[in-house]
Amino acid sequence: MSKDAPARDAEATRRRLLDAATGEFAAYGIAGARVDRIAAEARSNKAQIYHYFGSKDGLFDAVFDDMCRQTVDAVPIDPADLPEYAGRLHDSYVERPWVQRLATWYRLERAGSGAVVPIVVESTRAKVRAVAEAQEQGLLPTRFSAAELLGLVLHLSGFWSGNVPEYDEVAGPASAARRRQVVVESVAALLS
Amino acid sequence: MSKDAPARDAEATRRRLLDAATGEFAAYGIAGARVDRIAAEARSNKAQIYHYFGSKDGLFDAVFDDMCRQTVDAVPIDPADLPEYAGRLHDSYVERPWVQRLATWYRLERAGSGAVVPIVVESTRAKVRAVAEAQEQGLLPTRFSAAELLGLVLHLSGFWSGNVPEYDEVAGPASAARRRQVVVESVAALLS
DNA sequence: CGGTATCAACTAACTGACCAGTTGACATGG
DNA sequence: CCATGTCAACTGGTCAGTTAGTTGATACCG
Repeated sequence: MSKDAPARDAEATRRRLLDAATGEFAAYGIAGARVDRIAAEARSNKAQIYHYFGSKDGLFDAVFDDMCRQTVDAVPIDPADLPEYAGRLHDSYVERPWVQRLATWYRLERAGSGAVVPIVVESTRAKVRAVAEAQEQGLLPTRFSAAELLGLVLHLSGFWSGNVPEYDEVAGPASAARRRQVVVESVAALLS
Repeated sequence: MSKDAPARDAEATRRRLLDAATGEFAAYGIAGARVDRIAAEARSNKAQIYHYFGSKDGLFDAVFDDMCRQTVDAVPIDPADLPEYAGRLHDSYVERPWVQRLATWYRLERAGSGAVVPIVVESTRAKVRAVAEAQEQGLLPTRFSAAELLGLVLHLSGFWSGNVPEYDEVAGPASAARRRQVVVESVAALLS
């Protein structure tokens, strides 16, 4: 049993810190996150954070990279059925709402740093290639370039995650099924 | 000449503070913005900020409200030509990039406060009405509700303002004209 | 096997910088 | 001379990052 739950388990502590930090950064962003809250939430201690991750920024990088790894392959692309692909992406955003928030904080607070996450670049490149091949086979229209088409699909998938409260106020509540349908149908319309 | 440039002009000072704060909040968000930087940039000082706006949050509210007033009527909706409307919205985002950033910070950092900006709600309501009327006249498809359609158009208008750096890296540079065309054509496709 | 040396994991308390917000004195125009 | 606009200096609290020390598991030795 010693392997299952050692009283002092570095890997488990690291994991708890990462999970707590994910919630904190998703909620408050980099500038708004509090290192003390993360340590408390993880039932650990600030010094551990600096031991494992070096700095607050280093912790965010680790959180973001971790999230990317979990996300990148979670929803494999299906170039032959982009509407359904968008629907599944939408589902994944509903299921894991912090993903979109982290990505948005990243874009706002890390813009211009020039640093990119290689795993995301690589996976995006692969998806563009897949779309380009489908275009060559006549499965997809060529009115948009492969990169443009992929970008539009990804953007539309996040339609319901990126609205200001004022819009929700006016639009009123929509059922989960209807929201998904809007995403699927709008992508389908793009491909006409 | 006393009216043109009085040595002590409360209104002008207020304006400088508002403009400086707009840049600061757009760049760093609410938590990241520094009141001292705003005061320095406005060639004023902190006490003025607290005199005119009460608090940092009050200053953000004033900035956001000010931006909304300037934006809401800047691009009037044309329900008979939504693609071109989206194109003009896109143009306005290119011209005034801080608008999208402020809106995003607002969404992330003020979510759940329940407070909404009345002027935005009202203008959105009017736009939904305009779209609904155009649908009744058969000018627009009814596959999406008026609110959904408006939401999709607004969302697509911001396509090029909301991408993570990794996407730009993969997609490579696109000309300003092409970017606009993608927005216009994607909205046109929605209406087919 | 019992004692102990060693090291990684862990912790509480501290520090120094920074920052939102305040104060009270001074300037200037009417 | 007073209303109002302006400002430098101050304050109290907060927060990222550090330090010095404790705990517990394991390896090593007599």
